[in-house]
Amino acid sequence: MGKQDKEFVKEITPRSQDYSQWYLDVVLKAQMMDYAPVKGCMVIRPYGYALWENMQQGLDRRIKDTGHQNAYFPLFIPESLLQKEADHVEGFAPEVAWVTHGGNEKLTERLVVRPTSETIICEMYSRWIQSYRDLPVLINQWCNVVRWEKVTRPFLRTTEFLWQEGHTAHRNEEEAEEETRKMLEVYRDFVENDLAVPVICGQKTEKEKFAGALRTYSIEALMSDGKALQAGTSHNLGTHFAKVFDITYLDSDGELKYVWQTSWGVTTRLIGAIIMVHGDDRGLMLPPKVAPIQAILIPITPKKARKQVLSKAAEIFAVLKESGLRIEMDDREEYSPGWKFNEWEMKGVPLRIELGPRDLEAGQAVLVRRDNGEKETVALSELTQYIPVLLEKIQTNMYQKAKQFMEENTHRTDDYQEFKQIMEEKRGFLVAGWCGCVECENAVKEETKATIRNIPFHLQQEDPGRCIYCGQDGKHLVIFARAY
RNA sequence: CGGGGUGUAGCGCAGUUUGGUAGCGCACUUGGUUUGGGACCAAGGGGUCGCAGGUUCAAAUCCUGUCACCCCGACCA
Repeated sequence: MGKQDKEFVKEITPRSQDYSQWYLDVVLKAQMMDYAPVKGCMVIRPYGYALWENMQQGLDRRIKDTGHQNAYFPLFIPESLLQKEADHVEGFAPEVAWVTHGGNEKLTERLVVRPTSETIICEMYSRWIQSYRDLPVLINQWCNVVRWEKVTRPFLRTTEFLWQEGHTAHRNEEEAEEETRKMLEVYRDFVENDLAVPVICGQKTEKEKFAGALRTYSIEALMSDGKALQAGTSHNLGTHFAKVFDITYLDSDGELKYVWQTSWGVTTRLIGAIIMVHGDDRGLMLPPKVAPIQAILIPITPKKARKQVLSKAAEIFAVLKESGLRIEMDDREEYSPGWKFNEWEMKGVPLRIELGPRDLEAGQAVLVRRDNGEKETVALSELTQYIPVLLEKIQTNMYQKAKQFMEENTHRTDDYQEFKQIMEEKRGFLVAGWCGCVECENAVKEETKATIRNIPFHLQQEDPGRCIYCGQDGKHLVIFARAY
């Protein structure tokens, strides 16, 4: 490892040299995406999309396990609907795409391409909900949304992106709050266990919360360059939308009441998180649970042994595939083994299986881990049992490494000078006291570019000390970071 | 949306200062030899120089405009 690595992946800019360029090299060279002819839009290529599909699967299962159903609402939203909720429209107006014509005819009412679906879903909920017996409504949709962003980056911020948005309606505040927190926990479980990305759960400040929400909670992850990435959000919408859209129900006490609502979402941005948390100078490193290819089988085929090796490799490949492993075999003859090793490492495949003449004689295969480069030989007869265990180890190790990185790059301070210095030099998460006023929040952002990522749940019981900026009594311990 | 940068073959670049037949490396195609960490030889194919105007006998090169992408800031998932 070390020097040698860099020679092997000459197409990828080292992270230390230019992190942004490294990220772009990786997503392009690993064929996760390509730029599309529309500004700010990208094509998610098959390899990237396969990753997204695996992610969808893991999350969709969790969403359904918690009682939600999938549905699909329209892409277009009438202007009048979007404008019903004042905060909401104010939040999204600058970044919506407008549809003004149908064919050659000008529309009597402009349509927006959904930036999120609260309004159109509320419109429907107001028709569907009459009685407390209709509650809760627990619906999720997987779809695309469009936000006309000024600056875009592949996966992290694109004009159009894919996501899931859950929208629920409840009888009262308690149920809505429980739902909001429950789904945040679903996200945490999914992101930490399937994506091996550790996160901090907490509440967003007033300034950072969703446009139109009562409260917003988030999971925040730390990228390997020390910048934070909001990985998922869950909103308690209160009764704001219900009042505007007239979503009422007759309760068991005979009173007409407004429903309490929630919404929650994660996006293809999570792919960016995977890349920036796990990737290294060799390229991608994908967690086994969601990797499109979990293991790549590479037969080593010198001429005299080609036939024997290939036939054995095909046999092993079939058995492993049958066992449920997402495995591919690279038996292309026009590339050398070394070339293939580098190629598949760049694409982040968690496990490489080498099978050559020497292995054949010994009745074994060589397994090489992407996460730590360790090599071991395993008897062919043991592969089916052993590989799933090894993949699990890789998954765990990737999470542990990321967790350790996050902990090592989380600093606590009550000294603003030190705060500024850390933010300038090391970045990472900074835990500090905050008085709760937006002036201090803004001032810190102005002076250090760091924002309050969230007010972490796990620090709620601790003494917040003094506000990092004004020195008054602290109200909360919060996490500051520069963010994507 | 402000400041800076880059657009020449699929990718990375040279050529632009000083206008004169569009080049190099990798990749690609064919044939052959190779194969345990990016193999080698030989012969090939591929570009209206981002786009649109203009100046000129002549434009990748000079002028104007425009678009896209990248970096640094203000807004967001």
